[in-house]
Amino acid sequence: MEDNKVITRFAPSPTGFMHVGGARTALYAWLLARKNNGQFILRIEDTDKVREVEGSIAHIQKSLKWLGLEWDQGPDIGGSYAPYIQSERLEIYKKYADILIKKGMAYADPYTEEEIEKFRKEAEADKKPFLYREHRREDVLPWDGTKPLRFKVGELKRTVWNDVVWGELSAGPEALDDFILIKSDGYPTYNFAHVVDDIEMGVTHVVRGQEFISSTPKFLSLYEAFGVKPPLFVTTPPIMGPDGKKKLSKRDGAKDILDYEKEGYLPDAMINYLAFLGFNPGGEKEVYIREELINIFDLTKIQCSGAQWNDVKLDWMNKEHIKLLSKEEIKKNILKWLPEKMRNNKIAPKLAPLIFERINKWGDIKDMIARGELSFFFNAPEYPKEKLIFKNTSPEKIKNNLELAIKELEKLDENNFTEENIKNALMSIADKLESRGELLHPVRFALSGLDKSPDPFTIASIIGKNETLSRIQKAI
RNA sequence: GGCCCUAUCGUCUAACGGUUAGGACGGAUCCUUCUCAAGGAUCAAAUCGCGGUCCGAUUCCGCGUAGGGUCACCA
Repeated sequence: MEDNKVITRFAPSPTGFMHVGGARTALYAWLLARKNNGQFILRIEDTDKVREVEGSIAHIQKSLKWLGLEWDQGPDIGGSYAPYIQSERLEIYKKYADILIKKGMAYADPYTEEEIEKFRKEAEADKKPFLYREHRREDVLPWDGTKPLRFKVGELKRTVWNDVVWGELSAGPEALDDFILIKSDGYPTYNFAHVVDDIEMGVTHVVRGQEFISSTPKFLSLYEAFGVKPPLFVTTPPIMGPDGKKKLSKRDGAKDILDYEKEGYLPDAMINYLAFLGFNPGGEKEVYIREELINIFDLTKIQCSGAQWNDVKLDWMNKEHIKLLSKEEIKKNILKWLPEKMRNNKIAPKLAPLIFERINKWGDIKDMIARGELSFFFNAPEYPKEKLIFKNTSPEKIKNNLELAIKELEKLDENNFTEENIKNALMSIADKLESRGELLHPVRFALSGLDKSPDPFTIASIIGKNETLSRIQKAI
């Protein structure tokens, strides 16, 4: 039973922040593990010390935690295959390298980088693909660690394998070469290290992007050399930039996943959106909570072709997930995102339902404030008095209507100053007029001072009886 | 350029070889409304092209075309 356990991993290199492409790969690996009650491993592939960016590991972990993709084994929490940082596993790679050397399947590279560059140029001039294996020498020296260690590829053949997502894939013998296992600085290459680790950690499903398809024959030749059955390959399609032309990259505006947290997206919405970029369970439901996502996840329903990133749909998805929250949770979040000054005002809690229907993500609250859509709730607005006029109604009539409004509203008790009661009171006047706007427009403008704003009943109920009457009085 | 792969509304996608090619986002129109937002209703919008197999092709095959990926002591 234990042997059948699903083990997946997310294995980023610590070269900067994590963007949506990496996040989706991690998500699929995580979903697969959770669905099968398996293990999800976080492994750090830091074998390129030049490209490494300080702080990346912490940043990646923070990103995964925000998304709620908790790992079962990893650098911070350990596990039965610790350590989970490749630079701390150098002896293990050495051990595997020795196995290949003993089998005569690995050898020290006798050439200098300049010589290899020359071979490459010659091949290019001949319009032939450059293959290192065509330059093998008989007189190789034993590997002393100062030269790169190369794999000596065995039988040259067409490689055919099966990918869970793409089906049967194949590549000709030109995909096989004597690639480097261990670099001259002592660190293993990705090609070597990840295969060793996946073998050591018992990884059953390798989930990764399609940029690795073309080097899969190399990986398979390594599994064969070690006499190990390869894992299942689950290759994900690329996420394209908003222009649909290129794979989403940092240059094309791929953001740090944590930027979405700063903008006030819900992690569950992000996960839902990400899961559906290149995956669809069939059926017409699109909004899924985390648990449902785990249940419906199905590797065979992952797409092969790239999907374009769409901020607008992400915003919609986020709103759908906000709607799933309780009223109390929504209120709590909105208050949290309001600037301190507004938050501490006693009308702030009453503003929540109104803000809720006007935002897709919490960060939109800041935009609302910047556009001046909330300030009139806190301070009486200033506006040119002509703005009170509705179409070509005379100023006298407007004034008269406002006076009628005051009279009606004064009848309402402060405790009964609700949206519904205000609406009834004002509508009883408005309905007798030629047009309701003759009353509703000036009242609304008196309260908000804006061409576009919520209706007067809502505003009045929020700012309260005294403030409402005072603003209408001022208008008169 | 070599090798590998992909192709359904603008976008994300659904459709045992048989459907009026479905849904969602976005858009348009209408309703609700003094305005905005929200909500409700309706509409427009796609099988890349050419051949082939088949009674029948979005689906299978071939060739084009377009797009993507990859050809490192990077992952």
